[in-house]
Amino acid sequence: MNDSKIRVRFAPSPTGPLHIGGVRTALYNYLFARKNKGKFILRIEDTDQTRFVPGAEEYIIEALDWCGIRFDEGVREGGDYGPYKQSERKAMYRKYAEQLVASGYAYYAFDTAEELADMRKKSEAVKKTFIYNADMRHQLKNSLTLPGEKTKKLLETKTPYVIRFKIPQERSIKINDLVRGEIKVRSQVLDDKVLFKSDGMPTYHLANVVDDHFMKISHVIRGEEWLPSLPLHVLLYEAFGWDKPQFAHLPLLLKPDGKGKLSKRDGDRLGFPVFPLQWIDPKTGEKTSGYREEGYFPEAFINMLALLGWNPGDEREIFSLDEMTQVFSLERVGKSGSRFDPEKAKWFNHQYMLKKNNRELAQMFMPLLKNHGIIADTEYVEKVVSLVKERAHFVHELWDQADFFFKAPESYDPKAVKKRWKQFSYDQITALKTLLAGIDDFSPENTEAAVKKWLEENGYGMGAVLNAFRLLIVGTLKGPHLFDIIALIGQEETLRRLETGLHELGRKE
RNA sequence: GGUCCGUUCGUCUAGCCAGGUCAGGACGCCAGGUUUUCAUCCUGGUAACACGGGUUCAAAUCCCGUACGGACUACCA
Repeated sequence: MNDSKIRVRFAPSPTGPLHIGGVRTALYNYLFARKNKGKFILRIEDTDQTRFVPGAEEYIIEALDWCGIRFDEGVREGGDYGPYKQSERKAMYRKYAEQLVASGYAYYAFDTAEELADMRKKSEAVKKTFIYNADMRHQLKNSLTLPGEKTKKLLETKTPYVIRFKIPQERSIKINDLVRGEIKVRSQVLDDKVLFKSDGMPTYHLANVVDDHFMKISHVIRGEEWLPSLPLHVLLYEAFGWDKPQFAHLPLLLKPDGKGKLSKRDGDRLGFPVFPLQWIDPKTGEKTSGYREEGYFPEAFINMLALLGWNPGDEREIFSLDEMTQVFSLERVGKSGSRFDPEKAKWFNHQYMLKKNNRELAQMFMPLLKNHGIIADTEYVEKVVSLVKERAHFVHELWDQADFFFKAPESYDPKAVKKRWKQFSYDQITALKTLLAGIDDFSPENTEAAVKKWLEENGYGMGAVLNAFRLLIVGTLKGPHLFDIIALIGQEETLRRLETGLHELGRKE
């Protein structure tokens, strides 16, 4: 196995549904792996037992499946570097935490959470920041301050403890980030982070570094919220004597209404989904909408998301996953956070609507027709879809655009009637009906030619007649080319609708 | 408060690293055209380099400062 191979991971914690920012992080990792012929790994970071949410892990996998983002290794796929769930790797974290203590890079701390919270509060009261660091650790209860005997005894008597990293004094840490360039931090502003919790589980920092090392991760591509802990991670790699991976911190997805990063809690508040799939909270039963259920095509969703923070450098905007893979690079990821634009998301979906073939759209449309009590054959639906898809953003909008292909109008739009049903309309449509009844070939070309010839011969206004005609066929003034419509619904149905319309609207005095 | 990161049209962004084109594109919006209608489509328009200083013949681009925004500051990830 070649160590220089590209291996990246997406490492969510199963504390709820994945939001679109998380999906984008997964997507960029996926694209980077594919582009560089590397491996993409899913690791579940479930070290916080208190925040575990049932169904979250399944949700994450299902969401990425829907997006077409595939893993090479992971909880489901397996692989040579498993297990891929941190709760199943528990033993090794303790081992490496102890190793750090033994080598002097970490220490046992016996302060309780309450004691520390209290000290923070007191510091705050005098406008000071409490930092568990080189300045403070000698005043606190830990294996650095306590005599060896005492520490030993506390450990033997099972006194709760954590293992903290001993941040070195006076070090300038320089790290190159693939997105943001060089980042400099002085070690004295860092605090002695907990690596290993009193419940026997590691914190994110330890688990992350240990796993990335043993899973041979070459590039850590994650959200910008991790940037502040990057120095700690770098120090950890050094303490272990391990080569560190390259880092890339992605800009955040921001709330469109102003402040802060997008979060799971935004739910439906924003007027657009923040989740790829619908989520039903297992505790409250509360339902939050998802892009899938809203009618977005996964290709459109992914495409839209990819362009939020990345661009190909040319003016293309519509990309399949494969096409994105060809041109993706971390260099072209932006530095600043982006706001999501619901309008543009709709536009993307519309673009994919137009790209989809009619058969596929018909298959998606049929179940909706069924909900309206309509069973139609595929071929007919395909023809309908081909005529109306350009005027819909979503499959579910198709019904509003195409209902008249499946049933005669039940009423006539009053506004349209007022505008287009004139004194002369009754006689004109009556005559038109006779004309249409006499046509054998009801193809659009043929009926159109015949009607236009008739209009010309009688000196009738095209707009006047055709709009009244449309009104009786459709029920309102909308829809595709009229002669395409009547060809599809057929001569018999056309004549029937004219008859009904003449009867309903009557002769206007 | 502290640390780190960021800032080009309303939004997503190109251009910045290797200073020198009326700052380009897309969404939206507006107007016009096409169409029997609606939509599509086509044409045009709208609108931005956060601010101040410095370097330079020349700065959106390099440097410094300010402002604003964001992330982090848990035995959460």
